[in-house]
Amino acid sequence: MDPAGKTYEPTKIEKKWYEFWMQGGYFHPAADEDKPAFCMVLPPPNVTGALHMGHALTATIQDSIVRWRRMAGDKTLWLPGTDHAGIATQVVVERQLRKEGLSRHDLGREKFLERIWQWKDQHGRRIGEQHKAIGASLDWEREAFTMDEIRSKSVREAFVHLYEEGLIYRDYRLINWCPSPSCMTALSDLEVDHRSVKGHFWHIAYPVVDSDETIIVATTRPETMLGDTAIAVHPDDDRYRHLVGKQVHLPLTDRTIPVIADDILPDPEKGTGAVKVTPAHDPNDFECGKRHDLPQIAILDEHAHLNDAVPERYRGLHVEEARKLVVEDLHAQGVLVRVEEVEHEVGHCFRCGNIVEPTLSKQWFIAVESLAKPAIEAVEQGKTNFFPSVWTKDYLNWMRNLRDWCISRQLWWGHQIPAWHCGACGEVTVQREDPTRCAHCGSEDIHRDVDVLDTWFSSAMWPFSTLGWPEQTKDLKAFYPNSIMETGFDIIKFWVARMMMMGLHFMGDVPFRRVYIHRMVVDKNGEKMSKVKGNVIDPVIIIDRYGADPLRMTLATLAAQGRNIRFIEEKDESGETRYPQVEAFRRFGNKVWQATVSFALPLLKDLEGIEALDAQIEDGTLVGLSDADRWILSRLQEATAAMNEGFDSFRLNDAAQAVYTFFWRELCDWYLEMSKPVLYQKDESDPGSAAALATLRYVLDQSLRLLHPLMPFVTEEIWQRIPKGVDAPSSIMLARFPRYNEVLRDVDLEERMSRLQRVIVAIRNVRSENNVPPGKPVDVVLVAPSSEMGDELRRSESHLRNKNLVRIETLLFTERGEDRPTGPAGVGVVDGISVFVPLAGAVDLDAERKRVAGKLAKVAKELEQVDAKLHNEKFVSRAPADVVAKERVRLADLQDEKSKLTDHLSRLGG
RNA sequence: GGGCGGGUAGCUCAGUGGUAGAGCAUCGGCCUUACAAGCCGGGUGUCGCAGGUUCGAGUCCUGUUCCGCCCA
Repeated sequence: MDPAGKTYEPTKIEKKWYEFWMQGGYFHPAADEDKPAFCMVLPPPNVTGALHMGHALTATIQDSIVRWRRMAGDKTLWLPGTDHAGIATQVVVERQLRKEGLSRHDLGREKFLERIWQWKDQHGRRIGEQHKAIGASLDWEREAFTMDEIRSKSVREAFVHLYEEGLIYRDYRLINWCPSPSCMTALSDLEVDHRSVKGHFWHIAYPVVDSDETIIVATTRPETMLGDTAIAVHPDDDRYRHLVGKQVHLPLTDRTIPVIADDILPDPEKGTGAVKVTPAHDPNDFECGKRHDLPQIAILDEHAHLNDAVPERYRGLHVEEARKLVVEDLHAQGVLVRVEEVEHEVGHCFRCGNIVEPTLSKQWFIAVESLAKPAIEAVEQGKTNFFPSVWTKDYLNWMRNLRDWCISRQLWWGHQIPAWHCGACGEVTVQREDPTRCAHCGSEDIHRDVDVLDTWFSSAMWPFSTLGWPEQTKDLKAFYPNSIMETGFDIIKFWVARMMMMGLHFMGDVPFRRVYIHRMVVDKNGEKMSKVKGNVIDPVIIIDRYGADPLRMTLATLAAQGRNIRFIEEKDESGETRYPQVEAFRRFGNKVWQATVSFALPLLKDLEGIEALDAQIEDGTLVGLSDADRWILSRLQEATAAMNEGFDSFRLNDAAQAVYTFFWRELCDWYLEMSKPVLYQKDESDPGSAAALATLRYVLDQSLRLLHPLMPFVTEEIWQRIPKGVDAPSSIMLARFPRYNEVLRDVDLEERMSRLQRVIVAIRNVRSENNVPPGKPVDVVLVAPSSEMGDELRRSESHLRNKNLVRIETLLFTERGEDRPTGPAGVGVVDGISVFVPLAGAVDLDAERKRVAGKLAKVAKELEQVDAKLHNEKFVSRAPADVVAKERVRLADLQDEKSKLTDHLSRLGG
């Protein structure tokens, strides 16, 4: 770093501190410490992925809250980990293999898994490094992976347990099948993305057997007619009542199918009111088929090619090709009566984007009903609360309409299902230890189920598997339930809901007390960031350029409870990419740096007896405090309260705003400038000087602590440099987070100081509007409306004479209106105080008249409104007394200001 | 089709029935020895639209429009 410490260079100071924190073991709480526990587990990212802006937001929010709790004195655990991400990871490695001209089948399961582990070991560290760059205070000693030994044991235990309870079963039913070569697996309902696509409604006439009539049905998937096993009409539909029970010819085949009456599937209001029923390829048809005991004719193989159940002409065709041919043939036969263009929703695989085929298949399921019930009740009863609460409804709505969860995947990468099928008796053996023989018939002819579990099965246990479950570890006792689950809304169903079910089932208590749902990071057009769109912003690029601290502040500021965060990337004239939102906070970092390192440090370096001084400040006994000192200490209390409140209520934007405004707008803009004379004087015998130095040190120390959860690096760097008491901890992250101190709050003083500041601003305003050069002193006459107010102003004389605040030549305090300057002057009014700035010769009369007239117009308009309000009988009688009283005061103030401005204006010749 | 969120300054966003705010941008003035990544000062609004409730609505209610998301 620049030894002079002149500029703030985040990239130079950030690196070393993370290492320092790790060395100190500050992220690693002991489970048996006697303190309140605070625990959050990091929603595990995909192990071989890279962090994007959404992760950066997650890390920022979580780390800020965690650092806050840690400083507040909790036994704080933030537990990192990664997810093996079954499909995603397997697909990536298979793609690698393909480049070598190999498939996973060429390698075989064992070798293939070796390759994936290699891949994981190579790429699995990236996320950790990114988290470190962001400053995430994660306990790496407790890092978990969904497929490590402990977590594998958790998964095995959970599976066997649920199986023994009859909550896991294997059945032949309609599931979502992704036929793309990269997936070829079943998916849960959640893993299907419904996207709107342009397609057609083909209206097909099915001839009724032994009749001239036809029944017309419409479909977006005409090829599935080859698997039709009925036509359904509504029982109350008069158009078709006479046909129920009859048979129709299924075009293109030699089959006939019945017309059935079903009161759920067909909607008489829609289309023709008659629908084709394909139980093996549509979830609604499947249900209908079960109601009527219809045959299920599966017509697709696992690659989505038509199988032998269809007429020879169509066999082997891919579903898309089959559709074309079927449409052609229907047309040729004259049964295609109409084609309509429509937009309709089609299920796509959430990983590969291929069209998902609802397919009959034998898979493992979890019966969710009994698991969902307590998870619903827990939220209804407020055992777990969502923030913002709007997500409660989403959660409940989804939980109340759950279908059984298909948990088997036809992949190799994952937890292989611990079930052994017997070749002799056909029974299944499921147990905690690998069996050598069938538990039913004793045969040794058993083979393990080849499928693996849905990745989300292991994520569902994350809040307790990370703590060592099923072992009853100290961690589990200390940190379950977790305090908070913090994540994005897109993950409520994948994680939160399932964690609730598993947590309640296995631990008998909710997995976390509060669920904070943050916003989604989108680009400047409000679009979701995705690799496909190419609008992804890598947080590390921002960190390399601006530092992690400014990025964190940016994200925290935008993290309020809304829906999206627009992260702006733009190009300036020179074509350089800029991130204006982040730049604002880099400037803030510099401000903090300058105020402390460059300005305050040299003044504070000889300060002694800090512990005693701090103690005296905190209990209000320090002698020699000036109004300015007491004012900044009072303002610090409000900032402190706002930050604690902001963190506690997940309003990080409020917290960030509070510390930003306090530090820059109050501490730097006013306090430092007010204190410069006494600070520069450095007279050790002057209690005022000593008190100012002590206050400065104290306030900076406290401010850095307030800021630390949001900007950990720069605050640590600076905090290490400022003089501290001998009992100070080794890192700011161990320092006590400030608490609101009533003793230091002085609301009256704040009001007086605010008045003084507004008087000063009024003077500056007149100067600026009249183009008085900043260096040139002016004369000022302050006419107070009362002797009290006059005395108040006189007591502030030193500030009015402080050239850092405003340059004044001669200053006259008076309560007598006739003392006002006779010549041309700029004017302002503050709380009844008339502020005159005589500007002999220099005053631009026209400009000043215009300015005062403008002000007067504004005041007059406001006065009119207030007056009207107070003349409104209903307002006076119905509004709360304090509101009316406030308006009365305001009326008087405005009247006073109006008369003064009118008077001034007339003296200006206006 | 059902549900949800949003529309506030040029931009990104706060806003808790009682005087509409911040940052950025912009305009004017300053190389005032912590900071030009800065300082001082200024302007900036049919709070999407139309009704309603209320003494009083950006805020609550109804309708409507546009944008986005989720579910079927």
